[in-house]
Amino acid sequence: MPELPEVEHAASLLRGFLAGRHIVRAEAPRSRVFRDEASRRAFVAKLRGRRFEVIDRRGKYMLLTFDGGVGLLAHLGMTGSFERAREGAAAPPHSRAQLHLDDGHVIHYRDPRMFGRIAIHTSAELLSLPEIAAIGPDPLRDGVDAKVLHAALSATKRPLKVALMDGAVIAGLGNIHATEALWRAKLHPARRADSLSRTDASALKRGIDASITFAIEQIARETAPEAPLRYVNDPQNDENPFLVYDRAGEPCPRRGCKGVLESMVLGGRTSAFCPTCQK
DNA sequence: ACGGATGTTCGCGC
DNA sequence: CGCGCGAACATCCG
Repeated sequence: MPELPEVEHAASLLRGFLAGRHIVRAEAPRSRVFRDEASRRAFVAKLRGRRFEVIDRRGKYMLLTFDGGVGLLAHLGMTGSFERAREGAAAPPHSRAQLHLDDGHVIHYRDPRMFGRIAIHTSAELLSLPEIAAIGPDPLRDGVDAKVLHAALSATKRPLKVALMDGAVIAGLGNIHATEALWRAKLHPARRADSLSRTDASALKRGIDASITFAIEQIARETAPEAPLRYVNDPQNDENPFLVYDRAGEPCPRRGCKGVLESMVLGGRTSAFCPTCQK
């Protein structure tokens, strides 16, 4: 589920659920989502009775603050999501944590694979946590500066795509959007990160912005109340909304390019690319 | 039924 | 010490 656009969406959803609300009670069974048992107990103990203040996002991390100086760090991992249910309703599958609110709703943190994480801190220390402090510019929050991007990429010999997925270089890009951004920029994923020209870096900046923007618009379309019905056999309604991600073997979607998309593994992740137009 | 999946962290080797 | 790579984590889906 989550790269930057999905986390952004999840954060606004959660903001809507929590705005103006108090947490009556917090519960959570033991699970890997909490680093350890002390962390799970802190979740239960510290959130009881707290009033929600704000939710912020840094890359794929969500930072929540409550009154009394309570802060919560959440990461959705690979399969995490927040879902709202009526008080008294059966918990959805894989609910790893529950927030009982003062409006008759329960917020469930669902996460089948449990790669996600929830941790309680003080609100003051959230931004200085090592994992947050290490995060690079966020394309949505801060924008991408081509010069800064070029400098960050010039400092590593890793393959371009591996460097792009490093949150210290650019926040929030994962396998999908790194793949999409490179195709849009006509840059080969295996190329050494320190081989980019300033012009390449500018193209990459535009590729990143475009793939993030496209995904956010896509989410808006999918969640719009008036979203049109999808018809299974309509080729315009492909279930994969991305241009090249997971499309190895298909023709390159670039106008005028006769290439066929291939895939290779970089940094342990499958990468689709066009060998003809990505240099 | 087997293989792979949108993320992060840790340990190992160079 | 810094870098880079691969494995590990737990479950679902095609």
